[in-house]
Amino acid sequence: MVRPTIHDVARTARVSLATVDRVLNKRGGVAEKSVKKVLEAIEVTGYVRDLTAANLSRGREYRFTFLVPDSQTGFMGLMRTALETQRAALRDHRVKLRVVAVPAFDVAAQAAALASLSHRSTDGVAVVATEAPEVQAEMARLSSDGVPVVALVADLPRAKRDAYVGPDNVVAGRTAAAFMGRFVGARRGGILMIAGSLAARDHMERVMGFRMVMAERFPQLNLLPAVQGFDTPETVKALTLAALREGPLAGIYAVGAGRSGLIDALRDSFDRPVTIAHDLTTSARAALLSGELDLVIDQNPAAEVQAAISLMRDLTDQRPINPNSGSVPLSIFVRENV
Amino acid sequence: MVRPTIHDVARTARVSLATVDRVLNKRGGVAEKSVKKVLEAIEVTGYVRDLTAANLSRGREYRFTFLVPDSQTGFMGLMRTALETQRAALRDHRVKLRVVAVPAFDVAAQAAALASLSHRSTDGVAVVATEAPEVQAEMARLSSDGVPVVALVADLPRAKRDAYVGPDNVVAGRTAAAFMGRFVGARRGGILMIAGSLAARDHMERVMGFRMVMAERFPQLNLLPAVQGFDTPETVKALTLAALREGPLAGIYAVGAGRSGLIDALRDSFDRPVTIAHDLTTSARAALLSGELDLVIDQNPAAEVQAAISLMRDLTDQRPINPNSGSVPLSIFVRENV
DNA sequence: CAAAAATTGATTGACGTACCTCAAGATGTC
DNA sequence: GACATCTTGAGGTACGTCAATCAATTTTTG
Repeated sequence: MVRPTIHDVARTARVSLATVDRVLNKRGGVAEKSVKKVLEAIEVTGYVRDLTAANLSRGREYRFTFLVPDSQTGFMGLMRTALETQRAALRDHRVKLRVVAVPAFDVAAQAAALASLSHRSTDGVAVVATEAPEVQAEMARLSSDGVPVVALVADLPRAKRDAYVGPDNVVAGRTAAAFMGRFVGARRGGILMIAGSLAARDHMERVMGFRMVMAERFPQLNLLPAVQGFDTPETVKALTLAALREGPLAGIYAVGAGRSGLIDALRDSFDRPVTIAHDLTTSARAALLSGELDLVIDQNPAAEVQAAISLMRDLTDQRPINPNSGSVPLSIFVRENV
Repeated sequence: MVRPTIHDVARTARVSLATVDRVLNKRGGVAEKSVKKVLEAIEVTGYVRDLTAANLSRGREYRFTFLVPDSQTGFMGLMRTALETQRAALRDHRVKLRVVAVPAFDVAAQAAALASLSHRSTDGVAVVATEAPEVQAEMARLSSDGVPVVALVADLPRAKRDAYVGPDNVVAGRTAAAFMGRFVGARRGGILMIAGSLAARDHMERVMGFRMVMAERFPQLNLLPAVQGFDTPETVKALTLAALREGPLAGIYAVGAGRSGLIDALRDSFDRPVTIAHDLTTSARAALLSGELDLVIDQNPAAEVQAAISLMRDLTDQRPINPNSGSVPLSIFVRENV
């Protein structure tokens, strides 16, 4: 039993090859009953389109654009590495990647970068976007222009993007809290949350999730109000030191970046609080091994990139997409499994 | 700049298409200097073989056989589900999967199943194998017969298989210990390890890793000798109850299967020990949610299946393989992130 | 019923590689 | 120089789909 081809379909449907082709590729101009005959024939023969042949014949190329913040280090560095790795693998699959670095936290630059894109220059856009209205307006324009727009890492309101690829940040916060409660145990002192910015949706969601589980399962712990470190080491350090002056800390949840400031601040404290952070960067890995971090919650950037590409492909080909295919699982790392 | 083809290579090398083909597909009968010219031309043109076209032309089919224990439930159930899921996706990639169920723990049946395979009936074999000599002999025969043999889930001595796909079980044990120590905290009581069989390499490695970290980082905890539950609920239950009679338990590390017996045994204990288990089966998921399990270490069966297939493909095509491409990362689940 | 419109068939040429054959040229051996 | 052996060229067919054309047929419309 060999694989059936369009010829087999045509023969069993008693129509010509051309008609089968018209049905398969929705070229229109086919009578209802013929469509039906073809579909039935596909059913009985068990025909599946041979993707290798189809792609070869089409010679189609997908041009996808990734807009990511330009920071070389930290999480975005990992993401850029993942993109470069994918680039090689994707040559075989007729996908061309363009990675555009935009200054982090620069709304105007982000909007400008998006504005320069159109359906003529790209077949899909994945962007680590902020909630700024000018950025979202550009995303909406692209989307209505027929260019699929995927929100990466941080979600946006449903109306502004075609899909989201990234972790469920509420779950991430909840998970952090579960481990925090367990690790802190009977220790005394406050629990400090340092977010990057509470205007960033991903950080806010993490804080929310963290708060929920803390209230549900560890009400005896003293959860301090969340502070904003703006992902900069100096601010994070200052905030940590300030909190330590207020009283002893049992735990710290570093929701965003700027981790080196945190580690600096804790260097001299003789009874280090339980510290949980996000994203397994090189420095996070080192901090885990040296004991400066207790646990890291990672969103696999490589998996995110892959999911984004696969989703953009489905969207450009108008294939139905699985609503939660963009959700990437969280990985949890401690010293022993980095 | 379009993608260069073999024609371009032939033209820049000033040889015929046939010669390029001979070089590319190692058909032999080409003078040294011609080979050199072709390789140089490949270099300067930046030629990469178009896999879609190549596969289409070859019409090659990969027939891979998976030998897995026949238990419908638990981890092997997950693996069989993953295999079925892959089967559909693989139709597009000219890969045909054959899944053979062999009675668990039945050495003779396993050896017989392997014996029935040859290079004529399959292009690669992935097997969840035991260390029994008759099984390993069959694996060695297949391998020397030119059929790649991949050890799945549990590793084997290097000489007996072509690759290993599965978790690093020593790391798994170490990770379990790290969380166990943290979760137990100041609690008093023994730490019980229940393995399936200490003759199973994967279980033994986990126990080893667990012991190491316990000794290094939590020497104050009372680690009891590992017992063997043979993956059967009744035995596991009996062992747990016996341990409880000996004295209070602070933690239990369920290295293997038979978890339902464990949960049975603990149902009435009023101060439940910290319980860590392996593999996120349906029942493990439920137990996490209900609080009967504290943590689950999962080896993503779907990822394992994919890795195994990709490796077998590389092996059959004689491509060089990355020695640690078969190592699948561990996933850690608690109630909050299942 | 005739004209217009819709539908269908037949055919052809890509896409890039694999694989095969046959003849011709180059090189080496005695 | 005759012969065998090695190496190369030229050319064709196949893989399964896509895309397009043009003519032939059927159906619809007034």
